[in-house]
Amino acid sequence: MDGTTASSTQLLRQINSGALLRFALEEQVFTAGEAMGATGLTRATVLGVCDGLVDAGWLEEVTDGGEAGPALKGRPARRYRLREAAGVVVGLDAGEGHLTTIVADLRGRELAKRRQSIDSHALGRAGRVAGAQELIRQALADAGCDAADVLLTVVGVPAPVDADGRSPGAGEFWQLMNSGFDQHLDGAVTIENDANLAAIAEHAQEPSANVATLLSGERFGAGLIVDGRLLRGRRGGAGEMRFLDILSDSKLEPEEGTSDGFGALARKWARTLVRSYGGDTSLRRIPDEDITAEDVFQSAREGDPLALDIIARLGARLARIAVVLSSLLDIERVVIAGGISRAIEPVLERARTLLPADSGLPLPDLVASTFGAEAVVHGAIESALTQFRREPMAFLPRAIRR
Amino acid sequence: MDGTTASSTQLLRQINSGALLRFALEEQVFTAGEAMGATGLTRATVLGVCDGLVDAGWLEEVTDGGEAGPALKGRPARRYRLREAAGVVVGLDAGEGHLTTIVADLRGRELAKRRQSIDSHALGRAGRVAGAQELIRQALADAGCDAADVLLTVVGVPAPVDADGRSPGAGEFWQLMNSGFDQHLDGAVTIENDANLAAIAEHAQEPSANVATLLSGERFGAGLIVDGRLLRGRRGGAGEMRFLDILSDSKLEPEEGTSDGFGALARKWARTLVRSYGGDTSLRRIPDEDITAEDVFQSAREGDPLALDIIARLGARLARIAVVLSSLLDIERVVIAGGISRAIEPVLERARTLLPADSGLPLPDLVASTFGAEAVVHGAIESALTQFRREPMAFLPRAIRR
DNA sequence: CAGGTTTTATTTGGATCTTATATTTAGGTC
DNA sequence: GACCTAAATATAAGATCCAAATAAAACCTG
Repeated sequence: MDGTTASSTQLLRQINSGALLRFALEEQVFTAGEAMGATGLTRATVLGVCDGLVDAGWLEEVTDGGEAGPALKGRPARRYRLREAAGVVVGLDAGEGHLTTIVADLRGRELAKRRQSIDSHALGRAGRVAGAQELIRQALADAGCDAADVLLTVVGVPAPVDADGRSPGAGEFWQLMNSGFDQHLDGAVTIENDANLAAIAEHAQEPSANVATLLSGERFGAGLIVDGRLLRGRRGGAGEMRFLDILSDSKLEPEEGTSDGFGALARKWARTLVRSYGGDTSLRRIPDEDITAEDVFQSAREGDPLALDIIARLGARLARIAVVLSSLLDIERVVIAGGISRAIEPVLERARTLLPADSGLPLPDLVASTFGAEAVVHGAIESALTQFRREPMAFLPRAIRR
Repeated sequence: MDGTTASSTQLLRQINSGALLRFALEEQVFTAGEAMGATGLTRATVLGVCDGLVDAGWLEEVTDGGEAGPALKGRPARRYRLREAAGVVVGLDAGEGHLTTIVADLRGRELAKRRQSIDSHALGRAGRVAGAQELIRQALADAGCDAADVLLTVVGVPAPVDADGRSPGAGEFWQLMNSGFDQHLDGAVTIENDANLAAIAEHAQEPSANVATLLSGERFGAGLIVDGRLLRGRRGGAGEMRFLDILSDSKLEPEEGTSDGFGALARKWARTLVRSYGGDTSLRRIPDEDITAEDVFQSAREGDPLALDIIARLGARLARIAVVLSSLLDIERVVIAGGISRAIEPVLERARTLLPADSGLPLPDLVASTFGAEAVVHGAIESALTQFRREPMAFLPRAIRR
């Protein structure tokens, strides 16, 4: 049962154990009979597999008479349930300016959450890793467990990430963000692009085989799910949006600022336009260099014409993105995620009016994420759970404490 | 061994049989010892599985002493090989103006090929199906086999195709092209978009996990392979290129002619521009309505300025496509397929000069397909082989003739 | 040509696992 | 308490795989 070189005879047991464990993840308590229905195996086999899973530490038998079902006749069934102490998963959003971590049990229930601001550029790679280690340690303590309980950790970083967890060597920034967490966190560690994790979170909440999730606060990144699968690209570059400015200006050279998210754009445009704008605008009361995206959205809510103009520009930009994604990838739904998602509704409304209604083909829904700033870390948890569910037997449960 | 409801104990045998059969597909003849190395099973097990496969009709034992290897000592090994008579696969390119079919053995060797022009609009759906049936019948006869030998048939149609083989109901044209072949062809039938099949063909010839294949003669379609997998989209719409004209004109309404391929564009642009063009051009010697794409490419080879201008426009269009695909999907290679691929090199050269050299990120290679007009039908064969290789035991070999 | 060597096929026994059938068990019901 | 029920157990049988021993078929050697 060492997992690495399972002889061919043990393969079947592995498969059956995995199927049963997946079933256990969906049920609170279950009997052999229920598992028979779910797995198609015989009672004898199910009980044998359950015994093995109890021995391994994945399941525990429920002994307290407790609440047996309503109409129970016959010999009472043995009941099993997932052993809560088998382990937990950890999700970490390792952003540029903050760290957020969630510890969750194997069913995805949140056990603890911690958030902390950081200055990545002052800390450097090692400092980011150390900060994450400490934050996770605290969250694990909050949840009443420790590092040995962690079966796997998923980390989201604001950089393209290839299938091996590495970022392209070109960008200094990317190397700083993808700080080498995999060597220093607990359990199996997976590094993933933050927008991709946000996409996974949205996909889990509202399953739809073709969704694009735009993580669009300060920087711009998109997580693309097509045919139910996340797109990555060889260097992890799938979901980059550089083409936007390239195409619209009818030239092929990328521009500066092309990776700015809606938040950054709102701020920059406001600071630039507030000078040349002819009419009256409440934004002028704020010193140029202090205008934030939030100011713009707030002014727009109050009907300020310049702010509304900026909203309209953002809406046009979003509409262009939506049309390209819908046309090229048959995307059905575009989700705006990240902290900005709470204020983005006016931009969505504007964009919807710009989508061509008569093109014959269905248009994508434009919606705001309900996760707020926590989309990435929730996606990390979801990604961890998905990995675990796919191959639960690839992990080892925390040994039974005596 | 009926395959449908294999009891759990038989699952392992299924798996091992499949692995062994896959191995047999790659070897001409093989011994148990070789199969042991490939599958990791014991000699006794391998021989047992081989016996089963011989009984089922997948393998046959090689008995003629023949050419045993060079230095052979010891007891001669029993040798097996794939039973050629077990079956064939059929690929069909069901285009708008022609049908092309290839019959291939399970190793992918071409046994017969037939091509025929058709008038789809005169024939209608039923006529297209009947034409395909007859053409395949002839090709099967050429190959010395009949309908009962066909394990599966893959059909490429110029329409979006969803995972169930259906095309969106909106377009009359699409319904005509996707003519309902699945009910009337032999073996298991898969319907697929033609550009997707071309992409599969290119992917098989030059494996690269991220390729876009543009099937770009009369109509425009792209097959996208990202992370080694074909993108489809819920309605099969992945790979549509409507966004091109939408974006470049800074408006969101699609235009007429936006689905034209390079061939159609060359012809249309030539017919329009030949009138307004100021200079001298050899295209003017041809009556407007008779100019073909081939005339344009021919004139360009002779240095005609108008033709060269059209080539440059096509090159710019291709460069824009390449930049978008590279940026959004991390595509590494863009292949131009279809009949036009033989003449497309000047356009590729032009496009390469337009790609931004200093964008920091790698740029996609632009290459012409080597399949010419047969990319789709070769992709159909390749797709059939891939399906077969994935789950060979899901098919039944043609019974042994007595 | 007898015997040795080498390589493989075949046989045999043991272990594991699934299935099917029969038996036992723990409760409820009349 | 007799009876019923549904589930757990026990038992037997079949299938599969592996490991080791045995047998066979070719070649090589002297």
